[in-house]
Amino acid sequence: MEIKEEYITENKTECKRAILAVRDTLDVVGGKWKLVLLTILMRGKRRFRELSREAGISPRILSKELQELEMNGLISRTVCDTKPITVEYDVTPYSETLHEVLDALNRWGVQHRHKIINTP
Amino acid sequence: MEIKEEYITENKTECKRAILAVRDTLDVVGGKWKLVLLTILMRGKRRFRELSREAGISPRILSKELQELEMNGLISRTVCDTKPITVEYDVTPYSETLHEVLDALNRWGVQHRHKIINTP
DNA sequence: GTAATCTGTTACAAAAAGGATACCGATTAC
DNA sequence: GTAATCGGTATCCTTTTTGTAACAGATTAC
Repeated sequence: MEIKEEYITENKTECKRAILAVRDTLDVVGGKWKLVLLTILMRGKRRFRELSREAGISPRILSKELQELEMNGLISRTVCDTKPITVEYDVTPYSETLHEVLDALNRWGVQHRHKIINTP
Repeated sequence: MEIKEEYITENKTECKRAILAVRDTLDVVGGKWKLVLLTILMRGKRRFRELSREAGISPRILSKELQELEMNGLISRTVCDTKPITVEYDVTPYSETLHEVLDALNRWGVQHRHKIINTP
């Protein structure tokens, strides 16, 4: 039971640092939709209606989520000069930094579903 | 512009699979607190009040979150025969599978904060 | 002319999530 | 005897999030 005080302190600040970082991430991509939208866009650019259908999200919410993602530099919005006008959303170079996060979430979800199904 | 139909279809089902997986994960560890709580517990077991203080979470919410995490096998709850009784919460072997997710979130948060600070 | 497409916005309602505070019974420290 | 500790619940309330439906203005297809 001999634990040096400095170790404890060190551990506590490291813990605080980790909490802060996780919170920061959640502030940007937390909530019900952002990570799902990024998951879709990672697999190719989409138009507004396409995203709405594919994610099953109402236009009002979708609009808000996309704006927030764009403000954080995680997606790009391009108005195409078609008739009628279409708007393309796509990932950005910066959102590539989220690959690790998205992949981890994806893998865990797959793994968890398997586990649930195989443990009655 | 020659894209084989089968590729598109393949891409779509892969995308659906990914959406499902990410949603599954979010159903289990989504929300404001669960990932933060796991971040803390990954760094050592805590008691109820400790968690409450460290995360800055009110007892009502904390109690609910802990129950949900326990139901999903992600944390353990141990009543200790002390006076007064204390309860220890800890990670489980299964929650180790979330290491990848938590690490990715942690790293991204650190990276993002740096980016924000260095881009005025 | 009618219906359907596109990207959003607006107004309103509902639900979910989260927070504040007091309190329980048992115990310890002063 | 007073205050503080422990884990947790109960009550009430506020905030956030989400959904629904209608609509805009412009164009195309029939």
